[in-house]
Amino acid sequence: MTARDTTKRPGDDSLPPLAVTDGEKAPPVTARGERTRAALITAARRIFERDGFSDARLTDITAEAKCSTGTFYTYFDSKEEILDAVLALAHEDMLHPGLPHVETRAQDDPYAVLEAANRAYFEAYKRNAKLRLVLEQVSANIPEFREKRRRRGQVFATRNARHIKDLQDRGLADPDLDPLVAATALSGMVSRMAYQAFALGDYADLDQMVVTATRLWANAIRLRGPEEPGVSES
Amino acid sequence: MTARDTTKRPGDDSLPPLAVTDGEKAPPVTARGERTRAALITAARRIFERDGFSDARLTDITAEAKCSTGTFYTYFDSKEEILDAVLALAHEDMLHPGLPHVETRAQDDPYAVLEAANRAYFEAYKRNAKLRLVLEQVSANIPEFREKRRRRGQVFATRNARHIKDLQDRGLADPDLDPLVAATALSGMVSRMAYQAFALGDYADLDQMVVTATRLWANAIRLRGPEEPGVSES
Amino acid sequence: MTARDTTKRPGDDSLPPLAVTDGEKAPPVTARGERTRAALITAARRIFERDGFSDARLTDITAEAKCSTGTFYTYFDSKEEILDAVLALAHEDMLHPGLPHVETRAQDDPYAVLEAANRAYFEAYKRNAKLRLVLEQVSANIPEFREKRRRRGQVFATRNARHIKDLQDRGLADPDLDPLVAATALSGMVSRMAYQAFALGDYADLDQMVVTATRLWANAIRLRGPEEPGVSES
Amino acid sequence: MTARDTTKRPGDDSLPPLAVTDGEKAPPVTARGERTRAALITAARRIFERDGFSDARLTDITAEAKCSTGTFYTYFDSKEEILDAVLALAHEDMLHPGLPHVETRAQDDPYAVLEAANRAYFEAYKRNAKLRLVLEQVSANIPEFREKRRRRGQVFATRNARHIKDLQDRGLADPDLDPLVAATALSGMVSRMAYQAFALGDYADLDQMVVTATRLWANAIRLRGPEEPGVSES
DNA sequence: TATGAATGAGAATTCATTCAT
DNA sequence: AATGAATGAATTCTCATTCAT
Repeated sequence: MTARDTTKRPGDDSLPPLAVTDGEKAPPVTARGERTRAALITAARRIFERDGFSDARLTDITAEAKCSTGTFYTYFDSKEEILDAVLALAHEDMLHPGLPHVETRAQDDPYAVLEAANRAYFEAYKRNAKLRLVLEQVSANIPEFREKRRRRGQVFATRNARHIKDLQDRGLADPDLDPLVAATALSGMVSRMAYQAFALGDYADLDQMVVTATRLWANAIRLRGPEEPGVSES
Repeated sequence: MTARDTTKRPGDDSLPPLAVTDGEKAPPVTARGERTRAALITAARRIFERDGFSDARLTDITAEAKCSTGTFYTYFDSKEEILDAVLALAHEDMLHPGLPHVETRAQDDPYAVLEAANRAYFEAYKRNAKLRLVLEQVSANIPEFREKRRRRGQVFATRNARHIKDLQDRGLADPDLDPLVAATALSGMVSRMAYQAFALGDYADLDQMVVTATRLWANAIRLRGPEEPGVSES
Repeated sequence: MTARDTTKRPGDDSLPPLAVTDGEKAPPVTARGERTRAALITAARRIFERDGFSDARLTDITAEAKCSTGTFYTYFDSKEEILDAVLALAHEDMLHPGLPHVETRAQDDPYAVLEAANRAYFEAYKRNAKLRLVLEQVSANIPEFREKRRRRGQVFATRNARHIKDLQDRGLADPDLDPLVAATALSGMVSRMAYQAFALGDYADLDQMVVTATRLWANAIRLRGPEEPGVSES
Repeated sequence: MTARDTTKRPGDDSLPPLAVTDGEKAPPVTARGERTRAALITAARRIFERDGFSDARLTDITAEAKCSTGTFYTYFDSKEEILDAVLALAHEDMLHPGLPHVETRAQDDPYAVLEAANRAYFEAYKRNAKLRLVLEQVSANIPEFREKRRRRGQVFATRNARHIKDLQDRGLADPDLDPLVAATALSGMVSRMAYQAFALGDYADLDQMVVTATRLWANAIRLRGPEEPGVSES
């Protein structure tokens, strides 16, 4: 596992930017157009966070962006499409939250890696909490978004599964677990913890969350490593 | 763990029958009224499962129940309220899915208890899968339902936390875990597994799910017991 | 003008109990029925005063009267009809507010008679203010009630006109006035004063109102009499 | 009394253009929008006069204005609001009925001024009679309109009170009257006469009405002036 | 007399999207 | 690129009245 791999996180929502829409508008060519488009996206994020997706009115977005309703359709084909653009930006943040900088030394310590990944995930989630609620909303209502989210989760679970498999092969994890099923389950666990704490506002202490998530995850796969705390049971 | 404890399950939605409705409408007093009300609930469940909450039209429900639109308002104040009644009924099923009948012998085996609970939960979830999707939908859209669901989850997590605490006290579980945070996380994990499999249709084998969920859960809290499989590794 | 004549008042709503509805229900024969009917009327008045006519629901009335909706139709044919009954009772009060007992001596003083009549009218109006608002409402909305009210006003104006004619004949009032037109106008004036003060809540001092109404009325017809104050201009 | 004073009239509904709408909707910026808005108001007046307020359907208004229902909401928030606009226009007419053109010579004759004002008021009322019925209807049913009407009446009564006070000061009117209370009462009288004649259709001869109203009003305040008819009785 | 369940027509309102300017 | 006016389908909810028991 290299330093770059520490960007792996147990959330189920990480996914390389998918081609989310098919018939996208051509990007603006003039600087003015660029500015207008950016203003719309910024405005849309604010409005979506405030009102959710279904309650957000296009006119509120254009008013916030200080342009006319007609202009909206110069850049986007629909409300869904601008949400997609907003979510894409937020996803960039979830995916590359700035390198967690795990101590080089610690890179061999699977537990430390896991903990760093969890912390980074929770922090990123917290930054985007309001938008996650919007994601829940569209996932619940629009099959297209639901499917998109499902695929993202699956891709990511696959990645985590590879990680677990790797640990199993190295004799550091419970060999009886199906890596993919376990990865899916544990990713869901962490993502749900973040959802409850940050999106629903069931606030818990961040450190406590990191500790617990990491400990549960590590225990669950019976991770053992040089410095794994509490494993020195022999 | 006594026989009564076997009703504990790792889902995050179990909850002793809350007063889900504010009881605006007086319950019917005649048998005829009782019948009509029941017909409406049955019809509503069918329609909600078919169309989701927001797309379900009141007229479809009343047509299905073979009564007039006005009659609907004899028993419910709104679409939300009848959904509430539908969900309440489904919850009863989730809460009391018929006795799991854990072998008397096995009641002292925490692992077996856990497995039975998980199986019962998954089976109940499967029966109510379509409705769970509806629950997701309203939770995402209607704060009132979101809050209700949150409270349910919390109460149930508390129950599971007590279970974990009990095992810790008996020296059978990782003493370093915060019982409530751990219970919340693990309940979320199981519920998410069920959601993905049954609601989203990412079908997995039920037995496999039970085995994995139980194994992960047990591992996560470092459960050890007389017959716990996989612990006899020394 | 006898003592009984002092019940004449300048309002435009006094009218001997008209046959307000045509197809009335037969009156109850049993004592229980009598009680139920009375309870309904009492309840209806309360509800109408609270909610107005159009916002008043029959179910609120029957609930207040502690009987079922069906029972209502044992005694009344419609919401209009019970309002009619309520208004009839109130009218009795407006018509016979208890004898004003104008001093026998004063009965020859037209000014004192006028003042006593105005006072009695204002006081009766005040007692029934909320109901007057309801009367306005139905008059505005239901031609039948409007016509009924118009006829009442006309009958009463006729009565007042006779009074004015009488004074004219006795040389005590401006002979150039058309008695009926003047009576109609002045009745309207007093009734409007009461409406503004008591129904709309533009509260004015009752004594002040009586004084002003009487003075204006007396002035308007150039009433002069033995003791008329301020007329001693000769 | 200067020429400007001739705009005083005894109705109780005249009022300097109040901010009748809370200006929810931004006024149209294009000429096309202006046209559409005007068409809607014209149509609304026609429909309200035909059907009254509560029976008027929005679709009738938009059909009459030849636009879609959606367009209505571009300019108005509700049926109430467009009625408000209609009434505002009618009020302009009541307030500025075109100059009454009292003979210059006659401007010093308070009686002639009063008569001209009454005539102008009755004529304006007649033009707007159907709408006055609608005003009655909404005043009776909607507290907001009732309050608005009350305030209008009060402001206008104040104006008339000033007039009476002025005459009192000049020794031309009964000094014992409270100017405001008297003005309120007399304004109400004239407005009620107009209502009965034109709105309710208790038709009376216009000239007769003017003569009577003026005579009663003048008598009531004991107006005396150079050419006041009927005062030369000595 | 009393009950209370059943009826059902009817209208306001929203807002994403289009298009003429 | 930008504007903003126009579109119109689609659905909830009310409550006086009836009638079977």
